[in-house]
Order: sequence, then structure tokens, then C-alpha cells
Amino acid sequence: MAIPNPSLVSLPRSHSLPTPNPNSITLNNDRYFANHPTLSLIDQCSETKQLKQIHAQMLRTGLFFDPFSASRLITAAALSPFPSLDYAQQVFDQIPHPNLYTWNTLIRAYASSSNPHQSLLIFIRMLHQSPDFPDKFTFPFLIKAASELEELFTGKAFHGMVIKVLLGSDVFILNSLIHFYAKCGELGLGYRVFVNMPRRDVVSWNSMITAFVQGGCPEEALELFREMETQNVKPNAITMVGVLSACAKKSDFEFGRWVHSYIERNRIGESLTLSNAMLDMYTKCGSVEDAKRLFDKMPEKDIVSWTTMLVGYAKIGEYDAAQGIFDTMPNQDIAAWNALISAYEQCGKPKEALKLFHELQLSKTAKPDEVTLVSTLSACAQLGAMDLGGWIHVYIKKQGMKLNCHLTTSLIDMYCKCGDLQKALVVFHSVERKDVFVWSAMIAGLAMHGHGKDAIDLFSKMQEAKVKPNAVTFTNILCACSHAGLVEEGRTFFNQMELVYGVLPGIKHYACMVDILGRAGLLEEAVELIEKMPMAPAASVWGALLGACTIHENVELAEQACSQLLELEPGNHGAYVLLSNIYAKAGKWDRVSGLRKLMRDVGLKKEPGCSSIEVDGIVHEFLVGDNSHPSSKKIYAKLDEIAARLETIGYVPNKSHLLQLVEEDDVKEQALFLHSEKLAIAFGLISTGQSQPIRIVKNLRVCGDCHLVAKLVSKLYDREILLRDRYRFHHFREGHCSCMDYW
DNA sequence: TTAGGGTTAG
Repeated sequence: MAIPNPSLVSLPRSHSLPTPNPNSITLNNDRYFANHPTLSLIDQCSETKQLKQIHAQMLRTGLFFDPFSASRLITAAALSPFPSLDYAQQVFDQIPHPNLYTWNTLIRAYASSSNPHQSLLIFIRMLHQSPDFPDKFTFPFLIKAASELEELFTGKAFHGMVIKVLLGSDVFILNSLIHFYAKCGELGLGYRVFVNMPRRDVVSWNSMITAFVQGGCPEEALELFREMETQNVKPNAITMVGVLSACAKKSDFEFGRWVHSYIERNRIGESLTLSNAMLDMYTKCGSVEDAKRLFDKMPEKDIVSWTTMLVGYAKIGEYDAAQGIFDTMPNQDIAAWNALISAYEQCGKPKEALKLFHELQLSKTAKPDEVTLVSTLSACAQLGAMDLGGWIHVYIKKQGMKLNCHLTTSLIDMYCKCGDLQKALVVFHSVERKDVFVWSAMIAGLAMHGHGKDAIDLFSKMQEAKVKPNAVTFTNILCACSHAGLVEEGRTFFNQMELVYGVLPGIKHYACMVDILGRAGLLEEAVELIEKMPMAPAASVWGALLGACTIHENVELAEQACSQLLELEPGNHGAYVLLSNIYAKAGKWDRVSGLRKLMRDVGLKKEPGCSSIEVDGIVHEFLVGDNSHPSSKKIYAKLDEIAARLETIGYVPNKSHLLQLVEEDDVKEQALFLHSEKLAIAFGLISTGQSQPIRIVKNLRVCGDCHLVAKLVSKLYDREILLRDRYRFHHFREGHCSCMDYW
């Protein structure tokens, strides 16, 4: 109904109050105002403007100075469907003596706002200004704020206060604490709260189940669900959302299906969220058909339902179907755009992702948010598209967006992978909040650029900042040791991982360690490490050993490593290429052709080398001997010129590298000179300014000859060349490479 | 005299 203008509402005389003197009014115990007609008008408001009219009326009649009545106004301002926290705060500041309820309302409103920090500030003000002490209602809000902020220390302090004021058994507070600890990544502490609870309700179980799911322990979540059953606690829809999410994480289709029927058997009330969770479970478990069946039956669908289907199709590579969903959904919010962009980005189609991003900018139906930019930056990183990446950085600044940790990580990653380590460092040092991912990304960046010692220094700084390294951090730091040839340091980190940092070495860490030892020529030690591994060595481990054998020309061990590798991954082209490299280096051409025949027999083709270079925001791609580029003629003319100039300084093609698939020597030499990175270098020379570095991204490892040519070109043409290959960066300058020929 | 904790996609 339309709300009457409060100034036109004539109140019964008895409801009017004399002009108030705030300090002399004591109305706390007057029950009468609860039914005051002005207060019931508050509930009928549908916008802040109407509240303000009532506010004015209340000030005029003096009703505002009744704490109960004022608190009703605050609640409406802060928690209604049209919340205005600024206004709520203004109202609050007018109240001479807010009561505990009023303080709690404001703390609560801020806790779930975009600025939870304000909750804590209000609480501190309350401690100074209010005669009341926080009660059982205050703490869940405060803990919620600490959860949102992921402020472990603050939340722990609240936990301590709770115990001190004897609220340590309050089930609401303890449930909040479970959620809080889990949100801060302290699953163990959350679980401790859970097991020590004197009494648990269904929310306690739900909190713990959700905590396990979101903390990456879906198995434990399902275990808890089973235990819940044995203890006769009846699960509700929220429980089932968590359980379905666990099935989705585990890709456990069978159990997911069982849960579906369980929900129907036990008549657990249908809800949109539950149906969406079910859709998500089916798509993640690989059955888009089941998801589609459910989707078609759903009486109500929201943007989540549509987006889930979209992602489902995108994940199985049915991009047309995904695009179809995108085109038919009632409205495409930014999340839908994000889903499609990130689908393309994550399945190795960064160009499609960027195309969509451009469409989004033109569409004006939605505006890029942090999530969009994270995916787009990642696509830029994959392509080495630094112009666009840099543009996004400027966009972030112009929009006044705050750099959250996700965005910071993506920016650092983009600059590193596009070859601008300095810019990455500037971003890194400019942000205050650095989580483990931000630190790890920077360490990875230093590693891929060959700054092993700097990476190790940064790792120490990370310790000083009290950020706990995770498995990824260790992969990156070991990678740094490997690229810089830091054997002793690598050994130390590897040995300390579990003992000092409590991070169990995984397959990746073993692979890095084998790589470190192997590159340094310690092949025996590398083999010993493999033999001692507590898990079966994966392909990456054998690959590392094989790579080391290539460098140190150990044919026998290479053959062993290769056969192990091919047993695990029969389709691994890289293995054949590396082994044939060794044969070629050792001049065993018969074995090279034997391998080539074997590859033909099992239907394998060498992954084609591809190099890309961004010029004026456009990414140009080149394959071996590519002549599809519009400037092809000029490129080949430039290549001829380069060849001639190289010859004058006595360059001889290094044919021992990566030549195994071409037999004739002259063809070999020609093919060598048509490698994709050389085409990209030639194109870079003719299409970029003298002062600009040439930035190239290659999908495979750079071959020895291209590496040599790049060094010589950097000197002859006085140009800096930055080449990113599959494993690391090479900075060519004045005839030298940053990798010191160790790659 | 008012109330609170746990929910899916990106």
C-alpha cells in the first residue's frame, strides 16, 4: 500500500510528546510505544525517503528519543530490503543513549555489509560509550564480521571474550565460530569447536559440513553427514546443499544420485538453492543430461540455475550450447559473462576469452567486475598480451577498484608471464594485504625469470610477514632453485617442507627436486629420490629425469625414464621428442628414425610449435614455416636478411636440437630457420619501435638453435628480446641470455 | 518490548 505522508497523518493527541530534552527523558520501561501507530508505519516503508519522513515526524513528536522506537527506525534503515547504512549511521548518531539492542543492530548491519570493518569500529565505540557489555546477540555479529574480513586474530580475541563472559556454551556463538575458523582456513580449530560443543543443533552440523566442503575436504563432509544420521539429527535443505556440494567436489556421481533420491524420499523441502546445488552436482559429475532434465522441470529458475547450465556445457566443450544458454537466459548479468569468459580461459582458449571481453565492453548490459578482470588477466597472461593486460591495470585504477588478493595475484601473474618483472614487483609492493597466493605468484615470477636468489629472499620476507607457505609456494620456490641451479638450497627447502612448515611433499615437489638434482648432473641422487618416493612416481617425475638425461647425455637412463613415462602417458609427444634429442645429440640417427616410425605407428604427431607476439594490442601467432600472415613476404625478407647478417659473424646452425623429425640435412637446416619463434622475432623487428623490447610466447621449450639466434639478434640489432617458453623466461640482451644457457 | 548462527553459480 502507498504510505501516507507522515506529516499529513494526524496522530491522537495522547501520542504526542512534549518537545524533548534528551537528557531528561526516561522512557525505557514504557511499553506503550511498541504499538505506536508511527512505528507500524515504519514496517510499511519501501524506500529510505519514506523512512526519513517518519524520522522527521518522530523528532517532532519526541518519539525518536524513546530508545525502543529509535531502534525500530535503525533496524528498518539498516536491515530492510533497501538498506542504507549511511542513513542508519546518521540515525544512530542522533540517539543520545543507544541501548544494547541498537548497538547490536548497527554491528549486525555492518557485519554483512561491504564494509565489515566498520562493525568492529562500532563495537570498540560501544565498549567506550555504552554502559552495557556485549551479550549473546553481539558476538555472532562480531564473529561474522571477523569471518568476512578473515581476521583470525580478531576472531580469536572474540572467542576469548566469549569464554570470559561465560557465553562459551551458546550454540549460536559456537556455530558462528565454526564458520569463522573455517573461513580463515583453520579447519582444525573449527572442528575442535564442533567436537567440544556441549550441545549441537542442525546448524552446528551444517556449519561443519559446509566448512569441510569449502575447505577442500569433501570426504570428511560426507563422513560427518553419515555420523549425523547415526545420531538421529534430521538434516535440512541446507545440509543437503553442503552434501551435494561435496559430491560435486569429489565428482562422485553415484553418491550424488543417491543424495538426490534421499532428498525426495525424506521430503526435504524443495528450494531454489537446493535445486541449484543439485544442478551443480550433476554438471560437475559430468552428467549434463541429468542436469538438463532437472533444469527443465524446475518451476523456478534464477540466474544461478542458468549460469550453472552454461558452465556445465562449457566444461564439456560444447561451447555452442553454452553460448546458446547465454543467449536465451532472461538477463545476462556479469556472472554469466564471467562464466563464459572463464570457461574459455581455463580450457586453453584465451583468444576466445578476450573476444568475449571485448563484446562485454561493447554490450553495456553488464560491467566488468573483479572476477571478469581476473579471468581476462589470466587470458592475457597465457597469450603474453601485455598491452591489454596493462590496459586492464589502468582500468582498475580508473574505476577506483580496490585490489583484492585475487586481482593482485592475477596482475602479478600477468606482468610476470608477459615478461615485465619490474611492473609485477611494483604491484606487489604497492598492496598492503598479501595472502599466500600473492606471495606465491611473486615467487613464481622471480623463479620463471631466473632470479632464484631473489625468490628465496622473498620467501624469507614472507615468513617475516607471518604468512604460512602452502604446497604451491613450495612448488614455486623449488622451481626457483631449479631455474637458478641452486642445488643446496633446493635440498634444504625440500627437507624442511614437512618438518618445519607442515606441508607434505607432493608429486610436483618430487618432480621439482628430481629436476634440480638432475640438471646439476646428480642423476644417481635423483634416481635414489625417485626410489624413495612414498607415492608412485607420476609422469612429471619421469619427465624431469628424462630432461636431465638430455642435458647430461645419459642415453641409457633416458631410455629407462622414457619407457616409464610412456607407460603412464602413451600419448606424451614430449617424451619422444626428448629421447630423440638425446639420440640426435649422440649421433644415433638410426634410433631417431626408429622412434619416428614408432610415433607414426601409434598415431602420434609432434605438437606443433607455436609462437605469438602482441603488437599494438593484437596477438599474432606463427607456426613453423607459417606463411599465412598478411605481412608474410616482409617477414621472410627480414629472415633472409637476418640469416645473411648472422653468417657474416660466423653463425653455424646448431642442428643437434629438436631436429629429429626431419631427415635431409638441407631440409633440416631450412626447417630450423623457419621455427616459429624466429618468424615471430622477424615480425617483431619489422613491426615494433627500436626502443621496444620484442616479447614472444612459445608453447614448447625453445630449441638450442633458436636460443643462439635470439642471442645474436639481440646483439646485432641492439634489441631486447623476451621469450617465454613452456618452462621459463629468456631475456636476451647484448648477446646474452638471462638463463645463462641453463634451461 | 524487538534479534542472532549454517546455503548454490563466477
